[in-house]
Amino acid sequence: MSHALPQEAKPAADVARERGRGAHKGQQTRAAILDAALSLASQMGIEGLSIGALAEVTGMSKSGVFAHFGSREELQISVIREYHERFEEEVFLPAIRQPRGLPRLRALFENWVAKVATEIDSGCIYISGAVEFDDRPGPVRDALAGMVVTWHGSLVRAIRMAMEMGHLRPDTDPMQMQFEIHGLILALHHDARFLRSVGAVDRARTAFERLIQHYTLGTAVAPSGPAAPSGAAAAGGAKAPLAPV
Amino acid sequence: MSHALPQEAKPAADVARERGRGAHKGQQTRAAILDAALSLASQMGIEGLSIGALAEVTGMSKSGVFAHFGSREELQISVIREYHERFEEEVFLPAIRQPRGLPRLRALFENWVAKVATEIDSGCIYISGAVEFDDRPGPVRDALAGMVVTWHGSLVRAIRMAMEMGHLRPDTDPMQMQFEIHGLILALHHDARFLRSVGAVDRARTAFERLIQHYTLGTAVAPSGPAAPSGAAAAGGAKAPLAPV
DNA sequence: TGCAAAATAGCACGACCGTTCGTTTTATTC
DNA sequence: GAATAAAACGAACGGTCGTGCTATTTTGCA
Repeated sequence: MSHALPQEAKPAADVARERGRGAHKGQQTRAAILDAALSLASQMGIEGLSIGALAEVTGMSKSGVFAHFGSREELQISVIREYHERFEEEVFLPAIRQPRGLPRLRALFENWVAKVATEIDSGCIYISGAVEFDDRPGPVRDALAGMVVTWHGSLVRAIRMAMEMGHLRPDTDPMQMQFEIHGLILALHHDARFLRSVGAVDRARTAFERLIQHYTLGTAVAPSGPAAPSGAAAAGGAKAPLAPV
Repeated sequence: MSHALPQEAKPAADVARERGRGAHKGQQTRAAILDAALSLASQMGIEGLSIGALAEVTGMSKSGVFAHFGSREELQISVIREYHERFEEEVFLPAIRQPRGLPRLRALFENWVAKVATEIDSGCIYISGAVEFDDRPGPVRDALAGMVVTWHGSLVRAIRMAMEMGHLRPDTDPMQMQFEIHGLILALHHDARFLRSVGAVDRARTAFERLIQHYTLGTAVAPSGPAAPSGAAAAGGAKAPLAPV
């Protein structure tokens, strides 16, 4: 269920063409609405989605738009699903064609950065949605959280793979590494989009290289002795960075 | 014609006590409203602030609340200013009492983490506001951005100080380091608040230590820099500040 | 204690929201 | 072609929103 969810085709085979030419009229306009909704949600947030505005953009009536989703909430969830699909296509799938290990992990990060960088005028729904719904339980939050968790899981899996192939230090904590990578993306999004800082992309890439360097070479102290706090403990009171998995 | 203000000369010198006991009634309730507004904005976002809800919480009428600010926008800006003051009091001021250099930088980070961690049920307005207003120009965005930039500037200054005192590698890029620290906070906020992940605080601290380690010890790359990080970089932490350069 | 001024309440307006419902237009099938 | 189903429309409802008025109460000071 990680990628490319294949829904079993139960009616005639023409269900496959969900979107685009040849689809029944309804699906077409639904796709068009969803497309407009996606760019609207990117700018105004998922909570900022309004059926009225959507109707105006698509040139149809409010009730016409409404009928395609049945409720505003369903519209929001549909938008999230749509974003998830596009995210997979732009970030995940191209990277998975890279050889396992570090190359694939690098590709994942680079595609991610590229998406955030191109989205500089539209915004990442994962990120904005996380802020909008961190205190708002319900189906929308659940859908969003599920997809974010799925994506994070893919990242962690790529990190584990890189470890198994010997591309990363064996004492790497995959969740920890994922946390730090995610932080870079969030900082990039913040600086590039909110502060309109120009150097953010470079900074994210630089930090990522530094991060990779650490998780491959290890720190400058004790070569690789597992749980050898001798030198590493110099870094203050906190526990040694070598975490038992 | 915007709002009727007393344009008389300032009354007695009691203008100084802006808030709290002894202040004129207006300032008191204004402070109370602001307090409620802050917690409301933390949960619903700055855009989610509504005068009606605020009136209900404070037990007064909509127009009564409204009169204190003159417009919703002014209310939002006031809330941001209030948050900024509290942020300074909780994060910045306690840290500035630490000795310059690494101890102070560590305190800044630790206080920041602590604030985000305690805010787990209310949310950081800097972070949520950045997402809400990254595509919404106007006075509110400007106010918010100004304060975020101010805070980032303080961080960068602390990093520079640590460099000057020899606590950090002389080739440290302060803005780069600030970018990475900020990323840790953002990831912490995301995981703790949206995903309700329990280990996020530890992960942020771990990553910070790793970061400090890098910027003190240096990595395995050929340094070629004249400054010798070897001995000075014992980086003992808060208790043993190094000799000033 | 009295009185001006400040603070708050009450009410109404217009705008936008999501949603419902009955009707009309458009597309598909026989 | 007619018959039928899907799609889109248009008007309306109940609701909340911010805001502008005018009254009324409360406060602080002479």
